[in-house]
Amino acid sequence: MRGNLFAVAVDLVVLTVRDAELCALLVRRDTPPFTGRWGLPGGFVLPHEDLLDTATRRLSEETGLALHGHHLEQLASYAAPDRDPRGRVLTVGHIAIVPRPPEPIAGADASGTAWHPVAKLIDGAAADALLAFDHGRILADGVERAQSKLEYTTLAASFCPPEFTVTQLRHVYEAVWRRSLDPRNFHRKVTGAENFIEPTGETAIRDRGRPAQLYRRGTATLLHPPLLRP
Amino acid sequence: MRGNLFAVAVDLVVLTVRDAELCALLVRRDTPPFTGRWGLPGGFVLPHEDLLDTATRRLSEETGLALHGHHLEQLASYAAPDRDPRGRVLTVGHIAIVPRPPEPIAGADASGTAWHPVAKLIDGAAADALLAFDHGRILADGVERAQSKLEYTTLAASFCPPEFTVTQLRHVYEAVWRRSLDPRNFHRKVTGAENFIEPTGETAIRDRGRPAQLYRRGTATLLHPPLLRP
DNA sequence: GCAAAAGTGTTCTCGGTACACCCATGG
DNA sequence: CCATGGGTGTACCGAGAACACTTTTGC
Repeated sequence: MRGNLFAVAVDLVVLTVRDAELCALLVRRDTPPFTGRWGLPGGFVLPHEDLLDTATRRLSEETGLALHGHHLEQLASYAAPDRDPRGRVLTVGHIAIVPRPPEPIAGADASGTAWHPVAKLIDGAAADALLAFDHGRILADGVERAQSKLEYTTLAASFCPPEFTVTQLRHVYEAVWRRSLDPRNFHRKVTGAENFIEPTGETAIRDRGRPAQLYRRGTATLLHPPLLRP
Repeated sequence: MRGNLFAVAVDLVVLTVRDAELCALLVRRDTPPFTGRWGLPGGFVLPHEDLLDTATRRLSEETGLALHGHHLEQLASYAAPDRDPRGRVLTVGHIAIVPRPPEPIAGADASGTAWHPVAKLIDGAAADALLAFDHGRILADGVERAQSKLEYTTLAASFCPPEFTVTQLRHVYEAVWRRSLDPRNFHRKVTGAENFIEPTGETAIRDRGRPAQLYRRGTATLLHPPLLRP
C-alpha cells in the first residue's frame, strides 16, 4: 500500500485531584530513550486493538484500576517526524479522569509511578523540557481540555467518589481551574442544573459544622446552563 | 521497536457555504477499495511530513487552493482494526474552512471532485453507508466541531471572502447551524464583539436596499462574549 | 452559647430576545 | 413614494455576582 509505516502508540493524561491540586500520573522511564525522565503512561497499539482498547488496557496495567465508570476520551494525535529518536512514531493522546485513588498505586507494573501536581509541570519556565518526548505538550493540551470541559459538561463529577458533597465537587472545580469560587452561588448552580447530581438522602459525617447532603452523579453529560469560568 | 506497524493517512473535511447550505468537498474514488463511492479528500503521510503538512499539501492538490489564511485544524484520529480492507490504516481527520471558491475547482487532480450539501450526508437514515470507509463518521464529527466552534471562536469569518457584510456573516451562521437568526440582534452582537470584524469604510454595491458596510476579519480568534446557539 | 460549615434569600447588573422604529438606496 | 434591506433604540427577562442571613452540627 505504501512503503512508509508508523508505529502507533497511545499516551494517557491521567488526572485526579489530591490535596486541592490537579495531579497527573507519570511514570519514570527505565528504558531508552529518555531513561530516568518522567513521561506519560502509554504503550503501543496491538494488532487487534482500537485506540480506546489500548488506552483502557494500559490504564489498568499502570494504575491497577479497571475502567469502570472512569472517564476516558481521545485528545489529539502527535506525529512530528523527529518526536521519537527511534523512528517514526505517531501517538494518540487521551485523557482519563479518576477519583482520588488509594495509595500506593496497586498493581502498577512500573516501579516509578507517581502523581505529580500539574502546576509545576506546565507553568515552569523550562516546563517543556521536564518530560520525555513531547509529553509536556500533550499534558498541557490535556489539562486545557479538562478545564474547558468542566464548563459545559458534567466531567467534574468523574473526579469524585461515588458519593460526594457539593463542597467536594466545588474543590474539583477550584483545583482544575485554579480559582476560588463562591460556595453559595456554586451550591445553587450545581443543585439547580438538570440531572448533574442527585441527592442520596444521606448526609456526610463531619467533625464540626452542619453535615452536608450527599449526592451521586446524575444522568446528564452536558450542563444546562454551563458553569463558566469567572 | 514493535512488529505491528500502521499506514498513516490524513483525511480532510473541507467545508464551505454555497447557496445558504453548508457543503463538504468530496472526491469520487477511482481505485479500490470503494471504487465509485464518494469519500473525503486525503492521502498518506510522507516520511518527512508532520500531519498538518500532509493536510496542507493534499488540500492544495485537490482543490488547487493554496492555504493562505484558510483555517485548518486537527479533528480526531480513527483506527478501528477493520476500517480499511487493505490492512491497518490509521487516519487523522482534519477540518478545513474555505470561502466559497470559484468553480469548477481549478487544479484538482481528481476528476470527480465536487461540493455536496452536508445535510443529506448526515441526516439521512442510511447516512453512514453513503461514503467510503468511516468517512461518514469523520464528516459528522467535523460538522459538529465547526458548529460548536462558531459559538466561541471567530471561525465563521473564515467562511467569508476577505471583505464581507454582516449579512453574509450571518448567512454563514444560519447555514452551519441550520437555524435562522434575528438580523438586528446579530448585527449588534458581531459589531460589538472585540476585534471580531473591523469596518473597511467601503460599502457593498446592492441592487436594492440600503448599501451595507464592508468588514474584514479582525485579529481576535476567541469570541468575547460567545454567540450561543438559540 | 460559640465556632464552623451548609444552605437560602435578596439585590444589582449585564447580556439575550423581541420587536418597534429609522436610514439609505433603486426603481 | 414605495419596496427592500441595513442599522439603532428600547423594554423585558433570566442568569450571574455579591453578600446578608438562617440552619445544623460539635464542643
